Amino acid sequence: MQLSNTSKYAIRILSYITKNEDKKLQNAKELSEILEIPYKFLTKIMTDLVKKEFILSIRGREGGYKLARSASSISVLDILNAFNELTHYSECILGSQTCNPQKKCILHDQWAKPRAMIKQMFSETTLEKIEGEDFKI
Amino acid sequence: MQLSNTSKYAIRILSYITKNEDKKLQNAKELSEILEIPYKFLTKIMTDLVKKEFILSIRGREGGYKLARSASSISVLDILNAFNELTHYSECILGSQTCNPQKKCILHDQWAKPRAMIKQMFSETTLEKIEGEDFKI
DNA sequence: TTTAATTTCTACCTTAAAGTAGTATTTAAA
DNA sequence: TTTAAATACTACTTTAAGGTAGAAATTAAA
Repeated sequence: MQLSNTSKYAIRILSYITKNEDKKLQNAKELSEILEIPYKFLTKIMTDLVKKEFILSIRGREGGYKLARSASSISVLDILNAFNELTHYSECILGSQTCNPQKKCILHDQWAKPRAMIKQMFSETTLEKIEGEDFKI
Repeated sequence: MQLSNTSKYAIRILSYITKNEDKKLQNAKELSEILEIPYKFLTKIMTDLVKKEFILSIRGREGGYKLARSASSISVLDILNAFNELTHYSECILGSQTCNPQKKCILHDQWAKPRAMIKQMFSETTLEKIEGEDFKI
């Protein structure tokens, strides 16, 4: 009942880049040190974020990363979706793919409300919203 | 963002046993077939459930399993706790152990309400409550 | 008392996520 | 034009969860 490390890192990376967008490009070495994410793992995630068009990368000397689109257009839901972590919120918590109103899993009804609440929270929480808040790295 | 298979199986096993408590003992072979849980994996979980005192086992021929205590005294929260899956609900969703009101993680405030709701749901949902409901195996 | 049906124990195998290593590629500065 | 600083690619290792195998221990029935 946790997000994958990859998703958690992705959220933290994008939040940090949003918060420091006015500054120059961010590079992998600094991001890795500041966010305490293993360098090689971070660069792997960065190329994913580039492919999924959250991030623009500029290669070569003086290169780095910046947001590919506006912070208001990227929600946590979008990020989780990109890393295939969202199926879980459409599914029941007991994870039976075949779970439906006719054949309910044990926690079907109990899970409905929390699930909806989580999904809404994820979709309402954009990078822009996060930017305005006070959070640690 | 899912429960572990072990926890999910444990919940389903205990629910099934509760629902069929009036009948004779349940044995591993039948449980495995009915609940579609690999036999060897199920027996491993059963010995855990015995050690954690949710289940009484009777060994030898004609042996099997039954609840060790009343269905009303066992909540989903208790089960998850026994399999160490509950730390996640005390923690933040970004999983920083050091996350606290002074040093909030990015989703600290957003996660507070859903987390509380989930925890309450788990603690209110006892095997007895489940028993009264109509669910598939 | 033997046998068959059961749980339990110990050890192993498989898989996916997490993380690491090395090298190739790109590009601006020197 | 060379070099250094950066991203990107390919392939590997590690770890923990999930799952499997075989045999030991227990006990009631035959």
